[in-house]
Amino acid sequence: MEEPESKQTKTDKRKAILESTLQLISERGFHDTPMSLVAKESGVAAGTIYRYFDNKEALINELFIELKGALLQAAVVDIDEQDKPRKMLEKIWRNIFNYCIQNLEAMRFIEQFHNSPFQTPEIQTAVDKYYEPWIIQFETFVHKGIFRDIPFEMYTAFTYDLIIAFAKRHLNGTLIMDEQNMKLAFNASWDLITAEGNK
Amino acid sequence: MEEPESKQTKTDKRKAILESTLQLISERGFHDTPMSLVAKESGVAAGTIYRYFDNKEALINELFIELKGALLQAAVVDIDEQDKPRKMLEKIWRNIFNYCIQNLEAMRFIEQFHNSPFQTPEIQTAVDKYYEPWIIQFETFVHKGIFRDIPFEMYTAFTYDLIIAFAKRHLNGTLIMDEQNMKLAFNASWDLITAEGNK
Amino acid sequence: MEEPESKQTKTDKRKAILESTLQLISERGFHDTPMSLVAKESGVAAGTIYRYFDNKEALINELFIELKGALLQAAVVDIDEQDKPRKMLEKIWRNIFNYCIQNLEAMRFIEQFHNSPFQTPEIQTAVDKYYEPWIIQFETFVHKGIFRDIPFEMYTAFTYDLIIAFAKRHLNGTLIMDEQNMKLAFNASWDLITAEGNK
Amino acid sequence: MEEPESKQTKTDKRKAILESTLQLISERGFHDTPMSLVAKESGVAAGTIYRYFDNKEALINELFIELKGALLQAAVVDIDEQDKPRKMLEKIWRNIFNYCIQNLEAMRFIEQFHNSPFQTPEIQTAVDKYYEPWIIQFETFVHKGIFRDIPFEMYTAFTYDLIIAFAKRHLNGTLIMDEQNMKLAFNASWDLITAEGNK
DNA sequence: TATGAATGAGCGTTCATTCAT
DNA sequence: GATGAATGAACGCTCATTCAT
Repeated sequence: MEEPESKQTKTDKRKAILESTLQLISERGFHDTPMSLVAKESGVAAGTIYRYFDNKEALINELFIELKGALLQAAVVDIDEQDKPRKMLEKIWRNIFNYCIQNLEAMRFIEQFHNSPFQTPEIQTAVDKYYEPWIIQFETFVHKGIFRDIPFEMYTAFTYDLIIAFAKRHLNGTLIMDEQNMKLAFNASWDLITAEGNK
Repeated sequence: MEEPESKQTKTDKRKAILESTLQLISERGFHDTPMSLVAKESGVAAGTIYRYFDNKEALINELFIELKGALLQAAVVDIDEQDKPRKMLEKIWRNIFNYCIQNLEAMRFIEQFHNSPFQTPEIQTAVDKYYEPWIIQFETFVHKGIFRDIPFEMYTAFTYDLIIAFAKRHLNGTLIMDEQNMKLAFNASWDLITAEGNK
Repeated sequence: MEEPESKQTKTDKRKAILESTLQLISERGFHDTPMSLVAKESGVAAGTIYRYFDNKEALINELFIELKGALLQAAVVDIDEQDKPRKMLEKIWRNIFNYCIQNLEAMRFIEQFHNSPFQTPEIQTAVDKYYEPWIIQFETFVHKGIFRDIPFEMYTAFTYDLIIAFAKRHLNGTLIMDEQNMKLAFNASWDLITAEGNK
Repeated sequence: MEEPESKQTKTDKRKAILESTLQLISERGFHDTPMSLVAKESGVAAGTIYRYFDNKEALINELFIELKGALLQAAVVDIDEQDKPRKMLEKIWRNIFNYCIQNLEAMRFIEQFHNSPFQTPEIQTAVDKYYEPWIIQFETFVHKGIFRDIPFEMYTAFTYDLIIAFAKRHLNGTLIMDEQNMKLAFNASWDLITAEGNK
């Protein structure tokens, strides 16, 4: 009944641009990904990109923020808050891992971005927003004595950074993450943040 | 006692170029670091760079290989093979960590490179060479029952990747690595690779 | 009656680039004709040239092929196939000669190109196409006993090469091609390829 | 017994430079023949070239003048002034032709130079010197009624330019100059400048 | 809105030439 | 004389961005 043609179109183009940018940058890097190529791959004119994004930097930044958000959202898919903490965390752990290997372009882009001097305070702020519920959750668990009382950033190092480390190895073939290794890797995270058994 | 001036000069220029490249790229990224700026910062003419490096890509690759080598060499400084494994590993752990925070430009460059599509099989091969003694050492420890029998790549995830994760947090100020946190972080690595107490 | 403006513009720019290239190269040589100068003289931006030509070499090659085609087309203007062979050939002879002295830039460019190592098999093939009707015509005349039975390449030496030789001399002022000399020169070609009177 | 070491060396280097320049330019063109390559091929340092030649242009100009002189000198090798005009001219004709096909690099260079805007009045003057004896000889023959009374430049078109035309065709394989074709070609020149039998 | 031709600053690189040794 | 490292202007070319349509 509605006639959101133009809106639809607009959204579609924006999406197409972001997708092409993701694919191109993840494969070729920030350098070596000209806007003209983005235009070509997304099936829009070069000038059209500038209707949706102020400039190349803004395009990359927005893409990063969207991807980071998607990753963190994927992390909590199918989480049952009633589950036991260990089961819940394992689900999250596997969600992130699986998202990475199923969206390797996204992971590559995120990591490339993360390790580039693109980072600005504004972006950091935007990304920090995504982490707020995580922090709350984390603090609750600490409070309940389930997690060790360590800084949140240490927690992310023991979880997120390790997951990424394993995902990268799995993707470049240097470490096959079969079920056994998955368990081993998750246990590592779990042990580190719960410190079962060690002081 | 006289000076091999010409050789000295040659070496100096090469070194100056590499140092400027490191500083510029770590601060501005591969993109946004024109050769003209490298020339200016290293105090040589634009054309001079090309006497020492085939092209920009070669310059970056050579820099990466040198830095990666320096990092791994720094890791084993002042290691006493007679020490107990835990002490030895802690020394290595701290060596790498300290190298990172004292050479943050090098760390940034290495990480930027690592997460870029620059990587080629040739470079991988060159870097793998550096790891050979590490692999041997690791396997010896596994043999002696000191380290768990896990893949080498899992071992590097539990050590190198975690160290880098902590160094990054320390440098961007989100996690201050005081002595307490250092101990905590190293213990994490140690526990993971030795699995004292758990299965 | 309206204007196909965009197409017109496109054509105009391409033409302007080709014309400037012709003028500049004929006066300054392949070396000493930077693309920036071509851009300036044709009134387009440097980058615009590359919308029409892949690179400098392609620009020069395309220009050569166009000019060679124009020369050979000019050769047969106002030819009446009913005319006697001698009259027809004389018309062609004068057409080429006149084209050369009226388009000295084209002639200079063609000769410069011809004597450079630019030549590639592809270009040769393209140019050979132009000559096909000439070969047929030539063979017909040989068949009819009007032309001597000599190789086609000998025929072109006796005609084309001699015409160029005279045009060059005329243009640099060492030999004024007045009507008398024109007749003399044409007779030379005619005699050589018909061999009237001599064995 | 003399000890002209330095002089000898000097001469040798100059010669080596000229020879490399000839070879390189004939194969690669004026463009695409950097001085550094000339230096490398002649086995001297880049700076050394500038002891013998003011700059690149001077090197090319001097080379042209030497080569043109060598060609015209080769033309009169083994000429017997007592011979009949026809025999004498045929010898000259074949001398030039043979020189071209035995020194195709020289011919290519000369032709490349000739058709480039390198030509300057100074060079023209230098080359004209070489032609003086030819002009005198030509005029003598005209006077004696052996040659037609045509301008000297027409004579060179009928001889030199035709010889070059045939040499080029022979070298690029489009016209094999066997003895029959040689005779045919020389007869052409001879007929044109003597006009035996016609008009 | 969308286009894509056009722009031109700026890139990576070359190369004729210089000059300290 | 001879060297060749060093220079830096200038090259061919790219590409982020604009704007007339």
